[in-house]
Amino acid sequence: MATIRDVAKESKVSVATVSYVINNGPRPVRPETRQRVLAAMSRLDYHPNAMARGLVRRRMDTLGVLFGMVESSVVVTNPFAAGVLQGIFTAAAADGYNVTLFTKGWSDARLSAPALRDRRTDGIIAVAPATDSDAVAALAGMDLPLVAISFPAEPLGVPSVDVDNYRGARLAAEHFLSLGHTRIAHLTGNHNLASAQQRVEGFRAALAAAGVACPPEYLVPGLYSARDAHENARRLLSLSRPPSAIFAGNDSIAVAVMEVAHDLGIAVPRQLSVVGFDDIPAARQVTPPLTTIRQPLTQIGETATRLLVARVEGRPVPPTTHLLEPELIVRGSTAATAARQTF
Amino acid sequence: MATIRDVAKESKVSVATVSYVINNGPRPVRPETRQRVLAAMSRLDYHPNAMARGLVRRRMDTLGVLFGMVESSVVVTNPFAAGVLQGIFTAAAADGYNVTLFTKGWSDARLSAPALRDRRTDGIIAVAPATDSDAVAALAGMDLPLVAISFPAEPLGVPSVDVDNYRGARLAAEHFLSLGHTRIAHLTGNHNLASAQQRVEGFRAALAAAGVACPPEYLVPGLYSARDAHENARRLLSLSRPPSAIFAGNDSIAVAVMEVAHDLGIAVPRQLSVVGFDDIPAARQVTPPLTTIRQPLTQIGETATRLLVARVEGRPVPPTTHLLEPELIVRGSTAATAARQTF
DNA sequence: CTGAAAGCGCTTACAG
DNA sequence: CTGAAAGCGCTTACAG
Repeated sequence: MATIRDVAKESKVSVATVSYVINNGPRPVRPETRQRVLAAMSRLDYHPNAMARGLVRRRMDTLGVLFGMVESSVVVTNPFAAGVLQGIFTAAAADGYNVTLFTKGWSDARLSAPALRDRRTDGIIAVAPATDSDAVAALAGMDLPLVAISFPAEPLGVPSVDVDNYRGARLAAEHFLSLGHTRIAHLTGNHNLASAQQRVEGFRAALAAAGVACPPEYLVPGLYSARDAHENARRLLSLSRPPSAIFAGNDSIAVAVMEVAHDLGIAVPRQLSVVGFDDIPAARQVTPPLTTIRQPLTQIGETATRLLVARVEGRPVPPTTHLLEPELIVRGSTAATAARQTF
Repeated sequence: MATIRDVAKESKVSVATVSYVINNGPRPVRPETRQRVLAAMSRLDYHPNAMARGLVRRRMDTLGVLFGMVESSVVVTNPFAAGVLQGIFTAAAADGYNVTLFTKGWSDARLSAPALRDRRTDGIIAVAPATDSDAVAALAGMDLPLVAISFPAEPLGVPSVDVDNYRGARLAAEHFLSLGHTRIAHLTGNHNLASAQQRVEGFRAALAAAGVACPPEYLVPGLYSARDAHENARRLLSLSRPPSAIFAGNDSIAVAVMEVAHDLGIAVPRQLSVVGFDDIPAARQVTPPLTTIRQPLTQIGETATRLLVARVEGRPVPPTTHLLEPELIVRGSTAATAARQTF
């Protein structure tokens, strides 16, 4: 492979001059000289080495993504990660950055930090780290541009982006309330994810504000994956006094609930109302179509990327939390309790 | 930031020795010396610079992914890319590689090649490049490990991985045939994607082998996205002699077909049988659940990654095409033609 | 078991 | 407008 030195020799100029034509500046180059260099470059099939360049520039024009998800088998296929990653991809493309997916996963600061701060990326987006992980705290202590998604990073001096989970949960609960429901349950997501915690809080706050009780058996701890949701849903719906409405931690859980309801001969929405969270593509394809809280996943990814790029490029970025608005999408899986008496 | 030189000074050894403890060899280091160096490293909060390392090692332990999809807004959210990327991610993680997503997209060799061969990645996986793109041909001409997914790269001396699209299409057509259908249409995917071309061929071959005619209006050119599928499906089903069975180029198209059928009051599968391709999660959630040809997306990504890693690590990799088996998944969207007379 | 030094391929002051 | 040279932070022969 030809190097800049070969090109310099071939075109009879200094390597400095070659460098300045490669980078189109900052120093002016005489047109004829430029042409001669360009010709030599293509003649030698020369391509600059990004490592050498990065070493001196201290920039790789690359953004790193660290996924917080435990299960590596669905880091990119789960709808949340895919949507966020899409947003990161789009925004990074717009700003001329590539994106590197860290495959290692965070274990602890001593083991994981070195690979993340080795300058191969100009900054890092941490996607939904667990609240009991020290990833963001450790990374924040380093001189590395960092933005968190769906993690309370403000106390650590790190900017972050998320949907307003608290508000989204309230929206869901208030929708049930407005339909006359009072036996409202919540199947939560992973207890060590900020989004799940905030949805629980919003849910409880809405019920409390309405003076509606939430017995412990109606608040079912679970995971965001559909897998264990089936079992939880089955137990919940088999209660002697089952709920008439279920707020699922996300759409995958909601779909699982609807499947279990179907198995149990419980009609949705006639006998059971269900609300999900996310508005994944499947939400509108299930029967009945799922009422859900939409969150702007790609926009979250885009916003985080823009913040990170700003920091990388030296623009000031305050360590604030950017909360995007959730939206209640009413479809067919919810109905007024009155309907039950009607039939 | 501390450099290897600082650590050497601090621990009173040469930089060579520091390097050998960082890399655990290949030269032996006296235990006490090692301890001293390790201590200095943590005292100075030293972390090796990947650029400097990559510059001399000519390795970045990173795999590059180049997406062939035209629409950058769904490069990662479309089920095909997401599944493949998941496989790449998993396999790369297993082999200790990170993965870099090239955001730029291929335009032409002169413009695009430099960014891809600048040594920031040790090799590249080209995911479903268009058949009318010179990406693989150009990349193949460079001294860069390369593997293609869903692209006929063998003639270019490049290994590739794909599902057996031809066979998958035959499976679909033969399923219809076995159910007694003779008016069978095909809504194709993008004409400049190998998968779509091969599915058309397999489809035609199966009909021809059965002596079933395929009039031109039953072979509808389209795109893999659901967007234009609606219009195509509507036109197809409004034909004076509409098909009784439709093989959709992929599941997104199939779902669109079912939606149009529903709008038109055509019962699936009683009046119209539908088969998709991919077996995306939504396939089992639509009503009726979709009969489809499953392709092992993550396995395709994994296989491609293993081939690439082998080449990167110097193991010989013949430029063969690896065809994975498709599988017919029979669900509720297909039925025997006889059923139509029965009701 | 260890050091001194060359070199990876660039960018960018410094000097003209 | 251009060159000669230092330096980015590592790895790895070469020499002991």
